[in-house]
Amino acid sequence: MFAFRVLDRSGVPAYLQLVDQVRRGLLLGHLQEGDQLPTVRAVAAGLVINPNTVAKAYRELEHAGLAVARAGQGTFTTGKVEQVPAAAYARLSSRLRQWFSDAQEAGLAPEQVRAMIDAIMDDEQRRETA
Amino acid sequence: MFAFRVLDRSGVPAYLQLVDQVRRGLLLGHLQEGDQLPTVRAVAAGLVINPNTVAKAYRELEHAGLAVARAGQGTFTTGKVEQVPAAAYARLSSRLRQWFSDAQEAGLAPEQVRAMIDAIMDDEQRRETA
Amino acid sequence: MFAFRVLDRSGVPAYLQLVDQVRRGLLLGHLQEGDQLPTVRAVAAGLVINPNTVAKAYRELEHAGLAVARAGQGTFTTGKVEQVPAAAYARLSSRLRQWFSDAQEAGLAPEQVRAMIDAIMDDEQRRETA
Amino acid sequence: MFAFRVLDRSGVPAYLQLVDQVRRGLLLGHLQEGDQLPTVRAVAAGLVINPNTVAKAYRELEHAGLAVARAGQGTFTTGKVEQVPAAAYARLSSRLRQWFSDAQEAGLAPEQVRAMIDAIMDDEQRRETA
DNA sequence: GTGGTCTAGACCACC
DNA sequence: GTGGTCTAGACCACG
Repeated sequence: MFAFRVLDRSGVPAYLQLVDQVRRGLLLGHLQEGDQLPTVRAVAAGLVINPNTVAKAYRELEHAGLAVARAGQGTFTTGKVEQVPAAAYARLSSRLRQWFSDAQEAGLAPEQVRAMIDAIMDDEQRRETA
Repeated sequence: MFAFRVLDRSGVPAYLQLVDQVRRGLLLGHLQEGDQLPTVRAVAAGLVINPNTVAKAYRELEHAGLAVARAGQGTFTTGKVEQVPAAAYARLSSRLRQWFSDAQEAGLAPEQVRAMIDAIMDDEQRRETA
Repeated sequence: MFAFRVLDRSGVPAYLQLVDQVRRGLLLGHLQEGDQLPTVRAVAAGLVINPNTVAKAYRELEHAGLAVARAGQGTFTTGKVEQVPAAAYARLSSRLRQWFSDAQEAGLAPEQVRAMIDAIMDDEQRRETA
Repeated sequence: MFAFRVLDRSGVPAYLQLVDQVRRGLLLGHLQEGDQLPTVRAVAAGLVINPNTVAKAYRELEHAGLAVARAGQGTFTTGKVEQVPAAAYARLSSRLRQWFSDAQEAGLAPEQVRAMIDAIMDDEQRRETA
């Protein structure tokens, strides 16, 4: 099935984290069109959060056209997302993992790694906007 | 000086974004001990947000020991953060930028790039936790 | 300002009734772009329903692009709706009211009036679909 | 026979839509006392909904005294409803259809037509209540 | 004061 | 069993 996580630290609302994880799963091909998402109750129990929070995330996915809920049956993804081509994904993913392990070997703390990533993504985003 | 940004979409509270940006600046050496942060008013005007929000961010920074406010003078950083060594930073940064431009050349949308990064950071974090 | 109602009988969820009333207000020109909607708390107090229910309606309006919420300020409409031209509105509205009063004079109970309306709207909708 | 419809968008529970359609048929004389309703299975198959849902609607109709189920034979209406007199019905119905076609000619979208109807019915109901 | 998030728990509609 | 609606009430972010 599909495994969710919720990180309490980040300041990002839990329901948005769930939404992002599904969107990411679709973008990267880990989720395919028509796949069933875990039931609201299952996610709530697994992450020890309130079912309403999960339901809110699923509703948000419906609004975004990424999932449909069918009462009595469950919630299912719809593949309205352009997936990363598998070849590019494999290649880039492997290089990125390499980068991470190099950073770790260089003695960077996770916090420092994250800072570098964030800084560069910020730059990239500024470039797009400009 | 130091330039702040606030992204409305992300779900991260504005004041936390400001805090993170200062922390990141310190971690990466873009901010040095004793540097002056822009005034509350200047940030508020520049980002079109409420001065209270900026003030809250600066208060958090003080609380975290990353900055001190001197009445009538402004807010100044304190270097209580382990900076990434310049050499490692330069090397890793350049490789990461290379990775980004390759991803872009491979035709990945910004959204897809972000998804890959997030997915892999998620994995790394799981690894640490485990 | 703008006045909401909630009809308990209809079986339509309260939050959807609120959404429909705003949409209708925009369609008919009773609400203009940029008008402030009553605050969540005001609506909740006025209709004696839970603030969360009102918030849900307002969020739905945001998803539909019909309103935007600004924390600390309120919720405001956006005019992304094609309004009925005032002239046509006036003419048709008056004739329809005439029809209603004729139906009433003919001795039709409200329930019967509603049945006729529903039946004919059903027919129209079938015609569109076909 | 009698044809049911279910509109998924409206927010009205499917089983209530079925109940209302029978009630309306009786009010307008489209259904006469003793007429047989389509079998649960036929309705379920035709509308692609669960037979339980149809059964629930028929149960409600029995409860409201509008139909009776005869084991092994089917469900039949009972005429316990005050029908709209045929003359008034014909006259009002034709005028209302005229109004609809005028609205359409005036360029109103179905959504706008519905908005006008709803707004005026709302007003009427307020008047009754007042 | 505004809207937003989350919890806890009840009840309903649908399969 | 599934998802959906609503309530009550706490706490947070923003102006």
